[in-house]
Amino acid sequence: MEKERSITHPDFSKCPICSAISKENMEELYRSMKYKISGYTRGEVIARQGDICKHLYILIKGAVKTEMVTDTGGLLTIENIEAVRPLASAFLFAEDNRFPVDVTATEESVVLTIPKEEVIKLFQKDAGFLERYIMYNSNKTQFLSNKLQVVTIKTIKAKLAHYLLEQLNICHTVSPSVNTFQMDKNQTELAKFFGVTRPALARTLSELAQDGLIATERNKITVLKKQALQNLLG
Amino acid sequence: MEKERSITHPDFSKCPICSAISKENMEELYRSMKYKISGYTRGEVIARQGDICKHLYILIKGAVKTEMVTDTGGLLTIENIEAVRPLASAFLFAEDNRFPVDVTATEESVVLTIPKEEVIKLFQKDAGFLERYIMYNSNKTQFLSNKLQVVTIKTIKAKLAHYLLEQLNICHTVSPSVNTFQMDKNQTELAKFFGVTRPALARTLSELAQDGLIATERNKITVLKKQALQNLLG
DNA sequence: AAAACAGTGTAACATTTGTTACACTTGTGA
DNA sequence: TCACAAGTGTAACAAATGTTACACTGTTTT
Repeated sequence: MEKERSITHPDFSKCPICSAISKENMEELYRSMKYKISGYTRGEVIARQGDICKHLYILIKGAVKTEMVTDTGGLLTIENIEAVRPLASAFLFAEDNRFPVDVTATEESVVLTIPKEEVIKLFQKDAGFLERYIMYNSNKTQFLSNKLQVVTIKTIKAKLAHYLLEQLNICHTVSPSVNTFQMDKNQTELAKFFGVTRPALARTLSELAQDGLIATERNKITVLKKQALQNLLG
Repeated sequence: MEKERSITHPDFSKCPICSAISKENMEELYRSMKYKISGYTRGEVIARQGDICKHLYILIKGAVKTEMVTDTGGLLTIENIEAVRPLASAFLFAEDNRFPVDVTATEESVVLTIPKEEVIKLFQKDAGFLERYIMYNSNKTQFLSNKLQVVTIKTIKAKLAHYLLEQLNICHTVSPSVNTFQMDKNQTELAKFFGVTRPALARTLSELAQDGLIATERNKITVLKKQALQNLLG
């Protein structure tokens, strides 16, 4: 009984775009809107690369992965998404509204689908939902722009300098005089984030330390010459 | 007189998001909405990095560049934008709604600004405008995702393979049996597009030719072993 | 305490790419 | 026709990064 109820009326409070929908509109949605709720088992395919995207997909339970099939049949995992999140918010309204990826459930999952026309109706009824929807896509654009910039940085040294200065800024917002901070990733993770190998990253770190720009102690870092780090960027 | 008129009633038909606004709503806009039209001379700054973005900016005449100021004072050009295009469509509604770049006029330019509240009102009045706005951002997200994927490709050989297969696909939509096509960029441009040096690109091209995967003749290319090219991707 | 394990520091060597330089072709304008 | 510029092909060398391997530390498991 409890499970039944949680599926018909899922918890949207954690969803970045649905949490804004007013109570009345939510009731209205369940009463009069065309929508569908589907369950998927682990490994089941939710959407295929190339499929036309005519619905807004909202993952309300479980987790999925998105993969791209290369021409040779090789698989490339793009993203892992956990509930509660929209699955195709940027494709529904794009000119080329086809899925660029396969979407596969990695756990027992539940997906709510709403037809495009109904989403547009909901936009007109609920300004909060509309604003959140636009905000979500805008945030994504910003995130991608930023990521693209970071990826574009050529050398490991410059990537590291960029990252360290960013971390330093964050820790300065707490206390501007402290130049020592804990890294939020370990070396292995950071190397993967940069798209480089772990030994190469460790080497670059020790080079920076040798040159006296920073001091390292496990994954605690002290910035000694901020100016010199900044010079590495340009 | 003609110029005066063209400034008060600019031509929005080329604007990807404004072209959808209905005639009535456009009249309404000019009658009752708060909006501002500003002219800028070459070199003048339209918006500064860090400025809060409270308006929708639409470049209705001229051209601008967007640049990022690094901490050291170095400049990094991000994008060149020509009229008619929105300038900050993704920042207006993002959580962090500050300009990440300086926007500077590169020609005599004219910019229309509409306050955020008025844009929301217009969304509610004009579903076509709303849809175009969302579509524009969605397209941008797709473009960036794609770009990110391409940039993430590591070796020049794989980049080239990806590019050549893409070009081959385009030319196959015209005539599926032809495997020869003209490159849409010269080597120097392509090298810049990949973010590599020209000699490195030329070397890779001649390696592919030596291995018999392609045949080159000036900037005309014949794909000989499509399968082998595809193997270079994964 | 011993063993297993994850994270780290480091080194030798291979591969890829950048740097620089120069020769060759082609088209263009003086 | 000649000089010049732009695009291209190529080579030698330098720099950056990947690959692989191993030792060391601290933590967790047994």
